[in-house]
Amino acid sequence: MDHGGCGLAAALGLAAVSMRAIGAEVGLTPMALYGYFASKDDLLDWLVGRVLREVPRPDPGAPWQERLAESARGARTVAHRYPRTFPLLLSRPVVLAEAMRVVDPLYGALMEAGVPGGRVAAWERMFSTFVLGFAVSEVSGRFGEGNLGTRERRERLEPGELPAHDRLGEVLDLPVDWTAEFEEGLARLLAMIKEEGRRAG
Amino acid sequence: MDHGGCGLAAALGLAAVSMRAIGAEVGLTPMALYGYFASKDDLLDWLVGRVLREVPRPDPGAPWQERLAESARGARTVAHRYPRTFPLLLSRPVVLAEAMRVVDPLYGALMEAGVPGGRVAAWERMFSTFVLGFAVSEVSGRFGEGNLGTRERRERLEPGELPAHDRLGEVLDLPVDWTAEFEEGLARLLAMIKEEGRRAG
DNA sequence: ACCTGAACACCGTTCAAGT
DNA sequence: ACCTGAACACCGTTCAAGT
Repeated sequence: MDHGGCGLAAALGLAAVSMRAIGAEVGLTPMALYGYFASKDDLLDWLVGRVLREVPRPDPGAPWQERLAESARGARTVAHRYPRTFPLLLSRPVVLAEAMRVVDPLYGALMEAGVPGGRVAAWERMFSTFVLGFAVSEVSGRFGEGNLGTRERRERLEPGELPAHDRLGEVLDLPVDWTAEFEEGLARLLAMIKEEGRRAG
Repeated sequence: MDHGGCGLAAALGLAAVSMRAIGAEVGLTPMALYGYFASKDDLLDWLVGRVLREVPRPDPGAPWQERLAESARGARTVAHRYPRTFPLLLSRPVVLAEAMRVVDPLYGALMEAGVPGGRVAAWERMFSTFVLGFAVSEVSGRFGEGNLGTRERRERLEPGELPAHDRLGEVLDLPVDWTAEFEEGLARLLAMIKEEGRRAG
């Protein structure tokens, strides 16, 4: 199976939609897709691989902090570009060749930071879990699209049932700068990694 | 709509399956479910709410670190109990009453830790993103079920394409203690929160 | 008030048939 | 070698009908 044959790049944005819709998108009968993929799951794996290929490889000459940060920012950008496809990453094991190609520079950066070899994989999982979790929460709606309206919803509950919400008050309804919040979390993780490297080094 | 009427607790484990299957599970025609829920999405929201109700409320008398840790451990336990339903949390806005009831004690703990009011929500998102991201990665397969086999898969790529993997070698194929790794991440987050509270005075 | 059964417009997938 | 069309066993949902 060649996979590259049909102009399936057009379907990158969708995913999780039907074989019939994907087929229509590339001007093919849905059944023709089975010439390239064994199943819908196979097609979805390939789609996820294509999305991963758009995560930029960090410049090997840059310091390790920048390499980790660039990779994280790149992944978040890709999530916004393919909000339907990107969340599939959380439910697919990281065995695709494309996933390993994204992870490898992270391993390299963590080693350069001084993280001991036996702990590199754990740190990569912590780092990627933050990046993926944050990006998926953004694009698939957990963070809400502007958390406006939490106040109204709060009023439906009995007063006093959410004491901390009540104490915080209107500060909860302020708009959020998601990019700034992502950068903050990123900076904190990088500081933790640096500290881990210093301790071990 | 009463929702509680039918014995729908039996369906807690499934979710993401069909209305027909859920109906069969509770001994009802699928169409009868529309007497309780306006749509499948509605039913899924209710199911997520029920799952959230099983996340234990932390003991208000405990120190704030323990309250955050207990809530996080409880959420992870619930994820393992309902691996099919739990991942829905990442794609649903946190507006369900049950979600706010889980979040409220976290807000309270963060305030007691000394986090300034304007930053409490951001820290709660960072904390919950780690907990949800980790738990969902575990139960929906991103971490792989035992990462055995990465070596074989690596050999399919050209040698030298994954230099960091090559340098780390067999340490990548060791079994992982997920609970210990979760606890480590948790401890690090709590340390960061403590530091944030200390800085703010 | 609560449930059923048939029906509608969809799914993923198989398979025999076309060129 | 590559694609099609009909068909199968499913979906969520509507609606008229039953008790």
